[in-house]
Amino acid sequence: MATAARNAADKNDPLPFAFRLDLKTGIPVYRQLIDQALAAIASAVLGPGDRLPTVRQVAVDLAINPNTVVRAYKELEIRGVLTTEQGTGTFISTQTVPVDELARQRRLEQFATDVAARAGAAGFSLAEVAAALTERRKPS
Amino acid sequence: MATAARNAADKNDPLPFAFRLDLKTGIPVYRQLIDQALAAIASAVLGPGDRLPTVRQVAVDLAINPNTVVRAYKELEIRGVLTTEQGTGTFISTQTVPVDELARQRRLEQFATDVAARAGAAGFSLAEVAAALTERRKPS
DNA sequence: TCTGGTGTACTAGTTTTCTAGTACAAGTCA
DNA sequence: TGACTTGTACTAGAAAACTAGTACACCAGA
Repeated sequence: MATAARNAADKNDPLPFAFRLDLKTGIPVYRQLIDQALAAIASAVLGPGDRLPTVRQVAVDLAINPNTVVRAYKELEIRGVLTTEQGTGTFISTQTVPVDELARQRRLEQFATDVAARAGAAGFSLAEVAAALTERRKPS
Repeated sequence: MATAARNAADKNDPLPFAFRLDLKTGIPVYRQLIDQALAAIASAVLGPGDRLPTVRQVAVDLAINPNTVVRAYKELEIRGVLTTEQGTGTFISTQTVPVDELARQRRLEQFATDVAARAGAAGFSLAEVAAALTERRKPS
């Protein structure tokens, strides 16, 4: 599995995925990386066992500090989305978790799409709904 | 209107509304004030023309700096929920906006309740849904 | 008019979040 | 085995967010 993944990630093959930054949005860099990785997984651009660009590669490509990349990868690893191997690299998790996570992400997207449509029909912005949902959690 | 509201807020009458702080949640103070004011309006504890505690009063009661109170009131004023009059005080807006805002807040609560139920049935936390909705906004 | 109470404005300090610098540890490959 | 590449760990600095200190401007009432 992991070996096959590494073969697929041979240095002669261009990586099918690359991060990009949009500094205009004011969204923290590490969060953009997380979001993009999740989006790539949800859209099947990245699959189980696929290799992500190395911490240093991303840092060089985006002109950011490696530790910022580490932060994103680490959070995704905590979520079980990625597995990182020191000395080797970072890979999309091949455990049952990410497959479930994939399907779950897709369902969540669907759900959000449904909510967005309903919100639009009811005259609420997504930010309002998100805030209302967030405020529901506070009393707990 | 405003005069009647001020009469109602005579110094001899205890104010029907007071802010409280919960420092354990880590939620910024000014945000707690905003949330509580909105909740009081939504639950009709506060109505159009009602007077809010003064900036200094709240600051003294909660042992915080007046400017933190100002920050909350200012945001609510920008939203059209409150009107502040220098030298006079701060009042729930009597324009058509707040009445609509009241009804709208209630509908938003209902909507959030509905979404929460659906989310629970679909196996998503409210935080996840809120985040998914928030992420839908970013590309725009 | 004067006094006291009100919000406003500005600067400054503190805390939290985000990012960077860099050395260390682990893995791979010739 | 040694060189190179990889992630990890730690400290430090920068930026953003939050809060405070305080003076000023305006209003209300005697």
